[in-house]
Amino acid sequence: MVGNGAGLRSGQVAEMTGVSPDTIRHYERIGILPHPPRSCGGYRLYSADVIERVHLVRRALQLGFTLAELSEILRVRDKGGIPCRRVLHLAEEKLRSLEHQIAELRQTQTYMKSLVRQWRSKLALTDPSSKALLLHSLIDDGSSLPNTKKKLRRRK
Amino acid sequence: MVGNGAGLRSGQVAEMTGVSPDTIRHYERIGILPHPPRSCGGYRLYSADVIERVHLVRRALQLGFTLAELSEILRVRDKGGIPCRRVLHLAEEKLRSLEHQIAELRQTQTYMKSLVRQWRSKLALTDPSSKALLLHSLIDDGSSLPNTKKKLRRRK
DNA sequence: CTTGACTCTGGAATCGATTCCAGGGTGCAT
DNA sequence: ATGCACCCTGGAATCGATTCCAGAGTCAAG
Ligand SMILES: [Zn+2]
Ligand SMILES: [Zn+2]
Ligand SMILES: [Zn+2]
Ligand SMILES: [Zn+2]
Repeated sequence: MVGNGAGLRSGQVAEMTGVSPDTIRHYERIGILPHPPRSCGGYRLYSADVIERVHLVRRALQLGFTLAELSEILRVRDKGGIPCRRVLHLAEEKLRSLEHQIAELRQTQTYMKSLVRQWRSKLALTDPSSKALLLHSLIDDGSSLPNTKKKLRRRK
Repeated sequence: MVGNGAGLRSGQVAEMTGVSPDTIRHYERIGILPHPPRSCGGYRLYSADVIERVHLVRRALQLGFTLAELSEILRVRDKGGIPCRRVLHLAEEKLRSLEHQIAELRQTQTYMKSLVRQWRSKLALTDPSSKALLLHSLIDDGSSLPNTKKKLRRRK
């Protein structure tokens, strides 16, 4: 058993939030979780509300927020500031890039679908010992694939 | 002017394919481009067909193929092998994960849209000096966001 | 010849979130 | 007092594709 009166240790927070203890410590390092008080032995003793903060962070990450952005936002908030407009602005940006990304993926999906269909039938008709040149059919067929340069990434 | 009779130098290939010379050299390092003959001064001298190979690689990357996969496939092909079935298999996998990824993104998009709408109106009604607690509304609203663990990444 | 544009090498850096590591404490229960 | 599970530290590694770097060499034009 564990003396719960004092607070939650990192491992417990990790367990309760579905995150590794390493990640909890990492979040503290980069200023997303506050430095909690320590037990006499040096263990972190978190108060229960850190659970909600971790949940919030995970949510925001899924939405495309960055740890750096969250760190900045939460720091403002913790100092009594009002990051709401910033949050909304960021969310609008995330939404736009999300829509852009989806459009690109759907374009790729369409292309890929037709390619797979074409390859399947070509392969069915081809002597298994001869080259079907599948990959070759992606050369210069001129059709539409997104030429993305930007990184649009979400989640780990 | 440049003596074109002998072959293409890395920079020319780069220019013609929209890729940096560094990338060209990189592709050679990992076995995606063959080691080309060299000029007396040590410059790579590519034959024109390397252009098509680079185009092919870029195409395949956009589709979600990996440099490692392409390296393997192309090595087989260059040795006279027939990687077509492998290519098709990989393509089918890419397509599946593409569809999965799109589904997730659309879920996130739906959630994000409603969130932004909700935040906009809440912020419009809120005294600009008071906290709208936008981020807080992502805590425990129980609704649907994809819990992705896997990495589904495409392109640089 | 000198300048300037290009090329060579291979190893390191970049992006972001997470994980891993080794060497060393803590704390509770047999 | 011995074991065992947990926790501490901070720096490095991971994923993949690309880029960057310094120090050196090539080559054509002026
Ligand atoms: Zn919660
Ligand atoms: Zn083939
Ligand atoms: Zn081409
Ligand atoms: Zn707020």
